[in-house]
Amino acid sequence: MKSQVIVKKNENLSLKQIAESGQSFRWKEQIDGSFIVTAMNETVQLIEKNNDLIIKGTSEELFKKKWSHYFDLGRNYKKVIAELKGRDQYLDAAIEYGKGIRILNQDLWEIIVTFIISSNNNIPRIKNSIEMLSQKYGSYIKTMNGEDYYSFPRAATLSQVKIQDLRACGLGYRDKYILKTSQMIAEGIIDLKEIKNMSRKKAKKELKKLFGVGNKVADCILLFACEQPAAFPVDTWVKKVLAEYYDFHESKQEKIDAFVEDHFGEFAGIAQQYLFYYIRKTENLK
DNA sequence: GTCCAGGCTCTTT
DNA sequence: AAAGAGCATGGA
Repeated sequence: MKSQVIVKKNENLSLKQIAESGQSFRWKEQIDGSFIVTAMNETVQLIEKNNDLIIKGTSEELFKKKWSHYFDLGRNYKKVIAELKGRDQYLDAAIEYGKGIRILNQDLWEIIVTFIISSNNNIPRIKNSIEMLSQKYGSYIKTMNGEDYYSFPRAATLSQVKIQDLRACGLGYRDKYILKTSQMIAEGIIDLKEIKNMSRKKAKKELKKLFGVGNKVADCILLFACEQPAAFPVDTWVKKVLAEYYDFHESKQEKIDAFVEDHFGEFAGIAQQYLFYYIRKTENLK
């Protein structure tokens, strides 16, 4: 069965920029520049052609149900950018440079695990760990371009895995975080459905009860999986941006929150993605 | 060999 | 409340 969906897009959707923006670790670039993406128990191929986004391997119905939301197509990024522009020169430059970035709406459980793994870690290694977890504990979905793709494993599955088997996925000392957090979710100690309905502040407090989730990871979870565009993750890169370009050196969360809300406003998290992408691109070149 | 990576937990002040 | 140590692992 062959099926695909074609969507009209504008400059505020660049597959390459989204893939390099560090929010998803399961986008695999192909030789022809397309991307094979696994999310929500599906695997699709994404192709950008002029003003079209082609999604191969899904149906019109599944597009409406899942992928449209995944790509945040309900949000007008022109309006977001208009709201963010003119606040300062550095952000303006970052937006101009990374205007094809969008915030993907990803699966909450997958994002929790992914960003626990991300702590004090590097991107290639994060990708590798998630790939191994999926291959070993996910379900086979399909083969595309000669490669097999697997869904992200469920909490109930991971909660039963032996700690040394998790360690074998390259998680390092984070193995115990993943195991304990899986158990907390599987046992219903933390209810993920409830978190999505909470205020940002309350949801963050709840998320931080999970082993391995601190301020930064909680903000990533809120931004990438809970539709909280004001959540502003502060990692080593953003810290550098704040210090060097905003002359902001506080480390207390309370002070950071106040500064971020005042300076970036309701779409602070989206601004953060532009800043993160820009600083890494201009200073790292990796 | 040392340093660092989308930090966190635990301990000590 | 705030600051510091320790943490797995691979790549630069």
